Amino acid sequence: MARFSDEQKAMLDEHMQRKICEAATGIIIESGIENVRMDKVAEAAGVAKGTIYNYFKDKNQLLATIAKTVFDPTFKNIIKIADSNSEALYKLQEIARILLESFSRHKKLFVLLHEAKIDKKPLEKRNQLISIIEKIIEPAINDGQFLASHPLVVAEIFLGMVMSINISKITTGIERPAQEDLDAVMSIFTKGIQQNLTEDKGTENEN
Amino acid sequence: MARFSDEQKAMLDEHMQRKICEAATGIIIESGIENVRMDKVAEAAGVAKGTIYNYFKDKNQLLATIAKTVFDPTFKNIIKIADSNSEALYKLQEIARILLESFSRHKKLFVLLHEAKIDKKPLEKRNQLISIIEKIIEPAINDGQFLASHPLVVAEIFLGMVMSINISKITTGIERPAQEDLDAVMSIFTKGIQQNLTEDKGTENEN
Amino acid sequence: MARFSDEQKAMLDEHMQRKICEAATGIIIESGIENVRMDKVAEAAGVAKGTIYNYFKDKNQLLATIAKTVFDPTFKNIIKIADSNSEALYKLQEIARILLESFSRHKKLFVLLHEAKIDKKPLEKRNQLISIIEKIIEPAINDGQFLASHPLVVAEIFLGMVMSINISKITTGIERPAQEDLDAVMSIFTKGIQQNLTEDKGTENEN
Amino acid sequence: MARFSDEQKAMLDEHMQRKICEAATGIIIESGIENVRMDKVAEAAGVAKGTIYNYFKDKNQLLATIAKTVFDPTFKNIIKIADSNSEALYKLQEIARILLESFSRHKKLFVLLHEAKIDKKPLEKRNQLISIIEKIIEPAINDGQFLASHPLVVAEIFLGMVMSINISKITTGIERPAQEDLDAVMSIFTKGIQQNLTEDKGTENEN
DNA sequence: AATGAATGAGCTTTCATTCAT
DNA sequence: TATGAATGAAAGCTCATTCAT
Repeated sequence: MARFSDEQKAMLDEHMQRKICEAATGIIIESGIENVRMDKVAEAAGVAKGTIYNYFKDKNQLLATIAKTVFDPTFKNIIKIADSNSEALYKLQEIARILLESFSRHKKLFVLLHEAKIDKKPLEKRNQLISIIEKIIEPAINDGQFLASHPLVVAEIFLGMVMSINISKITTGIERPAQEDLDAVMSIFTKGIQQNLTEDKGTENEN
Repeated sequence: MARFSDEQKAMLDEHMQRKICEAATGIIIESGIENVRMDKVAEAAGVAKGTIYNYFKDKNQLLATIAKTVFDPTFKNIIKIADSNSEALYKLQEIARILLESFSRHKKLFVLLHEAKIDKKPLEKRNQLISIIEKIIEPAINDGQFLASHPLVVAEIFLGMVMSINISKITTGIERPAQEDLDAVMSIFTKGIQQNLTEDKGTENEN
Repeated sequence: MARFSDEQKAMLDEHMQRKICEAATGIIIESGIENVRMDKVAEAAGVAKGTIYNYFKDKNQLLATIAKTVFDPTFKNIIKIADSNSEALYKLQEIARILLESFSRHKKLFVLLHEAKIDKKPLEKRNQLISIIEKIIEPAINDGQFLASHPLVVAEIFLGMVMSINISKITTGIERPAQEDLDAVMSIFTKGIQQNLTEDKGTENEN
Repeated sequence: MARFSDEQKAMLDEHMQRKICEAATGIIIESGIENVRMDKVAEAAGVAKGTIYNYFKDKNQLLATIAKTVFDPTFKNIIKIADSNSEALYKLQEIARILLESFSRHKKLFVLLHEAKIDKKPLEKRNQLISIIEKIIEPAINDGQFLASHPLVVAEIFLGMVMSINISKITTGIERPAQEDLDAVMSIFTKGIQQNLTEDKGTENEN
């Protein structure tokens, strides 16, 4: 009965999933995540409404899959950086670069999904990021390289700096080179977080 | 003929408005702003659906009123600070304090509304804040007090730092003293944004 | 307990009824019968919504009372004419005059109500009129004065001529002297209904 | 892939549209156009509420479609007559015939819709008719064939004669042959409107 | 008797999901 | 497996009517 091998079937399945996700993605970017309608997705994907349900349990799963598609490569890169041997500031710089460039690549989508409630879990992706960043910051604080007491708070601050720029880009529509934004963030964060190198000339600050 | 004086009537009106707003607020906090249903609000407020419409033109106005209630005092304080004669860093510190304390008072609500689409205007409140902060930063950059080229970007970064902490508090549920968060933000921002006063002493930092 | 005599009470009642009816009438004329809202009526009458229900069982009864108010004097006059000893054509002319002038006086109201469904009885007033007119026409046909076979049909035709002019005046807004309209109707009807006085001169028209 | 050809689909669509229109028509006839409720239409059509919206954009479009169905053929015929080369009286007679027969076919519906507010335009169809008739009458007046000064008024009178008969048929329920009604109308109108053929024998009546 | 806040049935419309073909 | 017509639960909002004061 099976006209296709399992392999072929899997490929077809993947192809359909991608087609549908791309259609939905276009709609998210154009109209916002709250304006995604299943019939519009079907129309944009060139399939029937019912077909979507052969590949996704429901609308929630479709959106979750898109979020995964957008975030997975970004997260993979971020985790690779986080797991590398580089020093904390470099890691953070590269993470910031990835986040700012992810936005450039995915436009609105990245930010829209970043705080979206996927599968009833709001801010899920955000929390994962915070956690990764926290783990970079913690040893740097312990080393005395970073001057701060709560790694979590610094992680929040750092992610906030980066994502805030992304959020603003949506509304303002201003196109700035990602490098410029990166420089601005890293300049403030680097100087802001480090032990004040000149202070150690005999002072006992911050006691 | 009227059983109640205008004064009494006004008080009753205000009481009902507050009752309905509080019911809606509870739902926003519990389920997010996009899950507010007029019948649920009515139920939570212990009134009939129609009663809500005696006090609010429509759903939009109800949500806008809540947003106003939350933001108006906060914004009034922020603008007062912004318009004062203090120096830039002090103004920013006070704004950050207000934002962090507003969150403590309004919990989730403040953040949920912060980026909400009120009256079809997404991110409206956020953009107002950015604009106020930008106007504080711009002269400080021109003075040479702040080391940066784009006041808008710095404003985005600053607001991001502060609000990110607020957002995190929602999911983590961790209760930290606002002062601690404020210190963390201001420490990083202050050192990070200022002309590096020690740099001219011939040190070789930043290598 | 009664502070007013029954007489006084009756007068007050009547006064209130009139006040409310007039308010409703104004709204009918301005916005059409389907846009009458009880709260607007109350507001226009300067009373509370509940007060209306002390004088009228419900909205239906209010509208029915207005219809009565508008039609009763008109109908009284029409019936007086119908019951007089004048000849048929004169009676019809006077009825047409009354109907056209009623419109001039009541504007839209007359026509709006003319075909309105009052108390679930659509076209009630219209049918009463038809009946009156029919009774004028019937003897004139029997006399040989009018050339026609069905008095009912002629009555319908006659009323149609007159009311159509009224209906048109609503939409066009053209203000013509009632007399002019009356002349037009009566000229056509008179010549049209009468035994062709010239026919007996041996012509063979209408073959 | 499609189970049905476009042709078959079109037929099914048409069938559903007709089914829904007929359900709505029944309700209009029974309860009047202002009592049409979408859920009642759905129930009468034996479909779900949502199904109606697969075939009609909204309630307005449903009613407009019904009106179109009723009036389009009738108006097409009327316009054909109006545009023909026949003489005015013949044109008017044929228009009257069409209107009387349309009623026979559509019963109440024709009259109910005739003065209905379709798409917020009250009396739209009536005004179109008046306009067509006026254009027939005007040249006949200018020719001296018709004795009257205002073609609009005569048009109103003529349409009133015809439609009044239709309206009456609704309430009385009497079934008369359309021809009989037509004869009655045309006899009165023809004699009533024409130059008094005997007048030219030197009399100066009507001064 | 007058009030007008409260009511809630009722209305139109939307849209994720199902299921017969 | 693909289809898309049918579904019907929800949602926002209206407004005649009631009733405690």
